[in-house]
Amino acid sequence: MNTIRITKDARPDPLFDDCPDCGFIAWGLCAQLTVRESAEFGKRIEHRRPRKNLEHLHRAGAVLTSLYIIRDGFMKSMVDGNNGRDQITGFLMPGDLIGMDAIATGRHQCSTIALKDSSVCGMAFADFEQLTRDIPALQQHFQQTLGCEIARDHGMMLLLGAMRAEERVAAFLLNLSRRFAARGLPEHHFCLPMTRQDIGNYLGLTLETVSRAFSHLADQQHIAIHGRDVEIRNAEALNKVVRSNH
Amino acid sequence: MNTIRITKDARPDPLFDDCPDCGFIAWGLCAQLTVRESAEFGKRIEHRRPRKNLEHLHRAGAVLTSLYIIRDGFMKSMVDGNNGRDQITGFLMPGDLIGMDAIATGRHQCSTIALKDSSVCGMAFADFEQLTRDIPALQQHFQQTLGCEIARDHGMMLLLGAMRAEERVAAFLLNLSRRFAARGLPEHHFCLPMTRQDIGNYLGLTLETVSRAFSHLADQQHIAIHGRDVEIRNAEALNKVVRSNH
DNA sequence: CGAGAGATTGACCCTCTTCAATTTTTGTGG
DNA sequence: CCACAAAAATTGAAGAGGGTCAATCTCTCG
Repeated sequence: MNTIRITKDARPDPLFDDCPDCGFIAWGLCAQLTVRESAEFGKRIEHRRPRKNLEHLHRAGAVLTSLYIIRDGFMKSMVDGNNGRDQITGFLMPGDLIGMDAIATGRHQCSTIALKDSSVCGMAFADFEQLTRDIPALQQHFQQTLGCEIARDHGMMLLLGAMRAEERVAAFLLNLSRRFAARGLPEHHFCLPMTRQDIGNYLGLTLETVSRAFSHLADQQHIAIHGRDVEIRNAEALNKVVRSNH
Repeated sequence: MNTIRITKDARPDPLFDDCPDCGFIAWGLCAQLTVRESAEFGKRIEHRRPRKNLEHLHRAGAVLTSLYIIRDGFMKSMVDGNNGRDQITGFLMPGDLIGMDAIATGRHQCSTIALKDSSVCGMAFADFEQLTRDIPALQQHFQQTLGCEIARDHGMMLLLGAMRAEERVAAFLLNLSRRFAARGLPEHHFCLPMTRQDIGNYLGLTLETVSRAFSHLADQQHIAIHGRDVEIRNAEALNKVVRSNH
């Protein structure tokens, strides 16, 4: 789930002078590097690569050249079901590491696309690999990040395999909310950066079903929605929707 | 997908004298270790731990103590949806690494249960971690294995999110077939070690739907099924079922 | 050989999809 | 800044895919 807390207060590190809110530096800090290691790591980061809305960060099948962490913005990753069918595998927000789908083969399994104008920081994968070999703490943190992705995917399999439409939508909103909270952003009132179509694709539903689920949750006063603005009015009730069968 | 080819011919390594078909040794060989490293790795393996049918290898929530690789038998891993609902996240066969769900937190997210009498080889996670720090090739191979799991999970999300019942069942059979083939086992005629209920849970379907899908695929002569014996009569046709929408 | 779990098949029903019409929002150029 | 077109979202009605319930059959395995 790659939840990395980035708050302005908790960032006395001079490394951030270069690029405030840099997710890569924050990620490195999580790895508990020494000052020396941290400097070595920081040197290799390529900061502030901007991406326009709808621009590809990478395409499925492409060789893995760099790992990225979103600095600002929002993206989606999708696998291609080689018959026009595709499946969004995740929505990515600031602090999330991008590129783990390519570790297995060296080629990306997913395409990753910006859902609005965004910026990312990156590191050449060759550099990254060398650093993980040289710095055990970094290696361990990277393995942990991969492990988090595996755990997240298993949760997603539970959602897709065992939940009803409204439960999926409620779980989706709560998940977004928690991730916003972990970044110090408002957790009860936020803007959905993706279309209903995207949400539906991600949750294994049609866009109409997503829309109806939103409307129904709003009828029950659990949320309020106006277009892409969401307010979570009763998180506990949403939790109940997720947990109680039918 | 952890496909590790283990054939009797391709195993001149004296390491195997101790435990023929040991998946851990095979996994270590894939990592391209030096003779010295390989010996160090081999020393830490705990061979041939038997598991009775339905016995837990580990339970969700338990602390990660060892990683395991199935030597012989078949298992299933399942996450618990804390309201009686659960979701099988994978079926595991000889050569598959078990325990990656716990890398993130140090505690297992899944329970893993033997589907028939099985045996596994294991390694204490503390030993394993130390070895990955000392042996870069092992570290890289482990990261690759984690990456494979992520790629597999994304494929599963595509299946659960975008495929119809019969497509899922066809994809399931083809996947099993390929994995058997990768192990040098018959790929067109094998036995399903799990119940229809398990298959349905894994694929996000009911057991009745799985049964009907099998019957329908058999009607079309794509497969033959008698209970748990499956014969794949026309793999190409099955592929078409998976790929062509509806 | 018998009991109980597992599998198959049928009938009905419900959730979600599909199709369609309308409204709202977004984005672009005059 | 407004106007217009295009995209996105909402809502309704009808239909289908798959779930649910139930009866029967078939395998294990003790």
